[in-house]
Amino acid sequence: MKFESQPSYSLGHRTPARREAAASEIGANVTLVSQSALGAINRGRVLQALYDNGPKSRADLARLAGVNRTTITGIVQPMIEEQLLVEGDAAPSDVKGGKPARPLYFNPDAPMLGAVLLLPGTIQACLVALTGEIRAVTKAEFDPFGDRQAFIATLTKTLTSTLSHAHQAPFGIGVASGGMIDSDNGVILAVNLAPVLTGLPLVNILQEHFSLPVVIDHHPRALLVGDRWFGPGRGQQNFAAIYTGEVLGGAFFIDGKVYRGLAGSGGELGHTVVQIDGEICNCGKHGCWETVAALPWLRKEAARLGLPQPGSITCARLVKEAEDGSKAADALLDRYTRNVAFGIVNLQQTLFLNSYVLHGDVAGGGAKAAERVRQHVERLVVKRPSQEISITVNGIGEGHTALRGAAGLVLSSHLKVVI
Amino acid sequence: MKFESQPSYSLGHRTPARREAAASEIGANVTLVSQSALGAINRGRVLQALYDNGPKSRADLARLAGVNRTTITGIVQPMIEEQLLVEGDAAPSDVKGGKPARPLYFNPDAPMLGAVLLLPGTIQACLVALTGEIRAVTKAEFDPFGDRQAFIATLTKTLTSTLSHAHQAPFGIGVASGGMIDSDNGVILAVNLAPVLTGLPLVNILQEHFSLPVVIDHHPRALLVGDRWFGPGRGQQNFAAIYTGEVLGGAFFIDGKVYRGLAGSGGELGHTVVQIDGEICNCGKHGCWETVAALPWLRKEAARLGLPQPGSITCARLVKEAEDGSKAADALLDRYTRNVAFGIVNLQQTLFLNSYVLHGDVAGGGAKAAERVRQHVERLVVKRPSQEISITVNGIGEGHTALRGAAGLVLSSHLKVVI
DNA sequence: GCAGTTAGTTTGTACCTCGCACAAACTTAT
DNA sequence: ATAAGTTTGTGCGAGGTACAAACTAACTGC
Repeated sequence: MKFESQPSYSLGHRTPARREAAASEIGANVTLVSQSALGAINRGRVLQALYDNGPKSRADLARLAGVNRTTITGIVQPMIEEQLLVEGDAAPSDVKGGKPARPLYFNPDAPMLGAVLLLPGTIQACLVALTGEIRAVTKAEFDPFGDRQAFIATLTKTLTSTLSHAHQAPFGIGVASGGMIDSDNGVILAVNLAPVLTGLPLVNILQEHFSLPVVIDHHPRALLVGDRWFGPGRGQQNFAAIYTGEVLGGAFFIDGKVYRGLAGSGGELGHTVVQIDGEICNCGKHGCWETVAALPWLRKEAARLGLPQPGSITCARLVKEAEDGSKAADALLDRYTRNVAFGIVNLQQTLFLNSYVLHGDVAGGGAKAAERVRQHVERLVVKRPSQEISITVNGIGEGHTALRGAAGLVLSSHLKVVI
Repeated sequence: MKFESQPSYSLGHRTPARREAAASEIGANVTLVSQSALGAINRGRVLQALYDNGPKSRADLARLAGVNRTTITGIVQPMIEEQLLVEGDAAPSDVKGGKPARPLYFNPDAPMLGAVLLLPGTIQACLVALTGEIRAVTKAEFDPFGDRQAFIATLTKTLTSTLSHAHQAPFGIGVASGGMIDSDNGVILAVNLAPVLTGLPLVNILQEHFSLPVVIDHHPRALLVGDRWFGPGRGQQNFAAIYTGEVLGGAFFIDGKVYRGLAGSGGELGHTVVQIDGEICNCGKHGCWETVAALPWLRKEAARLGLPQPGSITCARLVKEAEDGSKAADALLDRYTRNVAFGIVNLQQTLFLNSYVLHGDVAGGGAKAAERVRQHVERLVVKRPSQEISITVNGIGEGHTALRGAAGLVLSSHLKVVI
């Protein structure tokens, strides 16, 4: 399946950044900002403001950004003509009177975004509208230890089926995957639990097959973007997404942008050391955070303490059993959330993001579990004056956040807010 | 002492950013970039390129930044007229011939920067030229537990003496201080070892006294800026400065800018946990990195192992004794550098900066100590393909790096590369 | 019906980068 | 010595962007 007609107005990404290429060829570490880049930046920021604040009138946007109303008109008008944005019904005017404002927001019928969530054994694909709406979810399974060609066939088939629901060519495809990802080169470096994915140049494969822009990033980063887009991180400039489950991971939103180290590294929190010479970890080192705050630890402890069905213990069950009066469950929940807290404490001492969104197993324990974690963090951190630490769970639901985040990856790679 | 004539060309900071103020008043989280801001940004980047690469011709700068030569001329000409930059002698032309290039660099006679280093009990002040040269160093002492007015008098007297060596009004004064600093509001929040400084609104005091722009930040951040300016971090886009000594701290240069959390927080690495329920720390928590990698730990272990003069043990001495054949010193050095490595490992797993500059006690151990730390880090980190970790010491010398960094703080607060 | 208020647009201006053309200065080949 | 080729640095006009002032549109309240 090939999409022919690329929308001429690809989300503020008008001209390919040939200057960047030229500059990077000679290894320049400095790039000046050109006028046209300035336009793209400001277009991106206006869209960002719309995501952060919901539908807003031109005048509101101007006030929000501290710029002239005419500037906003200039930025917004072409996007309305391209049918990326739409004017809503006139809002009732203020108490003081005046011409009623016409709120602007994303056109639900604008091209959508393709999203793929790749976890060991399962594929999920869907379309995401610019309004955040999720459509045409398709699921499939694959053998994590199987044949590479078979996997690629399954993936393209699933994605083709999903994309066929779109009326027009999507802006691009975003992929979120477990494991270690090189997002710069679009390659899956390694997934311990799904060797078939190891070394897969997925971006090239999908780009060729669908003739669409494709971006890939690792799972926690997709969760982060999903949180930022329509979740608890909405409008925030600094926060982290933390994933707990069979493994631990994290991703950071720093000063208004997603943190990505070289080749898309960063956030491999599972293997930070919290116990020098502690238990051995999957990675071969000792005392990683993952050895005391992931599900394998929880199962082992549940078994040791004689809790019922330790093999299928989760934070959610632990919260429930503790509420039902089990002292043992309560005690274990306390130790579990404390161990989870240590990783967050170390992150807090390092970056002081002050805001953390939990995903995965601990998030399954809901607000109760999050509050326990928060209390441990508060106790364990060196507080600065008037500093509030917020720890929340994303109520939207794991899969949807990751898929939306995968879609958001495409957006953020196009609205280069970074300069 | 009051300086009257502010240079009209304050390092690319032409107009006060009144828009930012307007936008922040209504709590906007989005700011559009204006034309004049763009000019300031690009001016800043050209200066940055000069710092990173040394004297360069207009044509070289244009190539480095990937822009037109005429653009560089437009940026650079006013700065030459303001005598901020000077044209050097014509360089011999290339093998292929052509008009010889005229390298540009900072005018040694341009206004300088005032710098202050404030550590418990001691004050150091100096002038720093835009070329990095340090002049008119003045030192003084103060009673860490003494009277606040007395301290302020000593500080202003010292600084006045230093500043009197300048021919013209400096661009501003940068202060680096130990302890916890609120750099947004210019207040020293707390210094455990010097209570007289606690709660001191130093920026206001100095600004009023000298009528100059004043910035303050904590010690590791000054080291970072010093490293970046003329040290091992020169030209780098991502690295961290790590300070070890009586306490531990760090600061990060991320994606080409100094990382500062809310109110100048961030980098309080000493109190990240590396040993859950480990030894108790000064901060009241258990198992902080500081409990196993700072000088108190080293002294305690040296005493326990019966090393000579454990009370004055340092990394430098340990390296020397190990070289002289002491097995005990060698073993302790290995444990010490390993413990130091754990903090760096955790930082590496979190941000993947790949490059670390050591300061303080471990830096006193020179390249040998750094190499030991590097080997431990290599062993303890989960490596990504083709990832090199560099750990260096700054050979320029502690005090000078911090002073130069303090001066650099003024520069970087004026060449707002951040958008 | 009119004053007051707010939203959005039109018009002209200022600023910035870019591409082109050109003079200046130097090397190499004849 | 002269000509050709190369590189540096500078005017000049074009194109794009944000801004300010002035205007129209639409609504409220008296």
